[in-house]
Amino acid sequence: MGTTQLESVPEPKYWHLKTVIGEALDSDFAVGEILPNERDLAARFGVARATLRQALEQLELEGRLQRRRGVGTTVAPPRVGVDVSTTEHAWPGSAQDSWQSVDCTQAVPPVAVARFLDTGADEETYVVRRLRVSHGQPVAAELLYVPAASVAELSAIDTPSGPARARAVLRELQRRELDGQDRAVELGSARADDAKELDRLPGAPVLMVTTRYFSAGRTAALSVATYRADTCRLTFGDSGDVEIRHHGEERRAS
Amino acid sequence: MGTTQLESVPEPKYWHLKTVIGEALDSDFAVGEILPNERDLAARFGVARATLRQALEQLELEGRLQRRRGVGTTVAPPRVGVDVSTTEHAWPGSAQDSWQSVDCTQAVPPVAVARFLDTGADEETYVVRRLRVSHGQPVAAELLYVPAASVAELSAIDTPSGPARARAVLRELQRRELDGQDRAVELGSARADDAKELDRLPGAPVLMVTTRYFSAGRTAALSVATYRADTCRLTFGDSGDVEIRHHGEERRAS
DNA sequence: CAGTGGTCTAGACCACAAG
DNA sequence: TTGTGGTCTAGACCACTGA
Repeated sequence: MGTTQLESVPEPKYWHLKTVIGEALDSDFAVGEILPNERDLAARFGVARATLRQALEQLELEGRLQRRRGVGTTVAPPRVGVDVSTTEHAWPGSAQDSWQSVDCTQAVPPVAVARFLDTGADEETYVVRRLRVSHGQPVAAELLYVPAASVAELSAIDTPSGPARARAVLRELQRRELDGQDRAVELGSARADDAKELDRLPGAPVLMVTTRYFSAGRTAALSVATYRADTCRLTFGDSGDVEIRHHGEERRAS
Repeated sequence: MGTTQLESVPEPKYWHLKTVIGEALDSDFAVGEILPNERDLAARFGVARATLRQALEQLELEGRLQRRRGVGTTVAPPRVGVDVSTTEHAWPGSAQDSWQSVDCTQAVPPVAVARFLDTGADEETYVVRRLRVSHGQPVAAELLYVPAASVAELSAIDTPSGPARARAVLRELQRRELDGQDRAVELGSARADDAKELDRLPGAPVLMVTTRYFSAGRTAALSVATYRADTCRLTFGDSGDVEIRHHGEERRAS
């Protein structure tokens, strides 16, 4: 026989599927439109449902699809740019920073957190819970760890619990001098409580932004914020308002 | 009957598995150690292999495991901090920025890229291919789009092809005044060629860092860099050298 | 070669949302 | 109640690595 072997390294079916569906999204579907259900799609492409789902998962990871149990799969809007620039040198909670305080408790932080704060291993800190909303949708959930030493003037007795207490802690923090901050971004999966706040399933991919706030030679606070990776694009600088269209050009309803 | 229903909302098996294995990693395994193979693990936990794999995928996403076909599953080292701070206001390729130029071609960029460059839709640009290595491992692959107008003095005739040409383009770029830059981070999946450079499978999760370089009121260059999401933690500021241990404390060999 | 992870199938049942 | 996506099973074969 001839040795004309065109595809010696066949690409996986789900990878090819992802490409085909991705192109179809660009040409045949409008944002918000509902796709056929997974069983139909699998039958249409002649693959098992699990294989079809592998392709959809990739597209969801890239922010092109949105899947909701009991509802269906829809075409996702472009990712929203969320400004996380560190240039402004401000404490959390300053000047309407688009976060809303939800709660405030006292607890001993995880060891990974305690390592950054100059506290003892079993020392309690304030834990402020905040939520960030953008365009009406929750995009991030944050845990802000504040050692008692950073808000020494705060009296636990006269501050009520809940959001008011959170605001009191932030207000006290803002009275200090902010020497600098420090930011890191990495991929993670949503903890159960974060997932609930973000209207996602536990384990959903998130971008974890860790920020250290320095004051008087110490780490005065540490923020761990989890952003929805499917809907968010983190921006550093002034590009937050620029429209980015990643996949193809125009779209039309079918 | 009594209404004592302890677990009305049972968590998924793979989620529970992930927790159990994650704790075992902290207590019973050392970095680099090889786990039992998937079939053994699945049997040991009494679940199907697919379910076990779902748990391992999550742990790999969080950077705690590394899986290699034909080899096995190993405990991953802590993520390496990679500095991507934008404060230094420098062109790409300046002052040993830990990137190495691989190649340089000319091609019409994707529409999503062309939109940022002030070029025509079908206009060719230089496309510089670079690779970033850290601790001996490739951590990022970059495509740098440079419109011909940004390196006007460059003559295509007297520049050789390959890495030398890439360096020539960068050198020419650095002669211009850099007005500012602009950075965004989002989740993506690795294209086939990027995956190959990063020693990953196509579709692997990556952190996509898009940088715009401004000069003379225009976008003089646009960089799209894909960082391995499993092994990298992007840092903005001076925290790149700080050890971050996210999961548990000490570890011991078993 | 044997052993590993990667892909794929054809089912089943469950949790959830909406009519 | 119906239909959706989410979970799970018990197999099979393939691609790759290293001895």
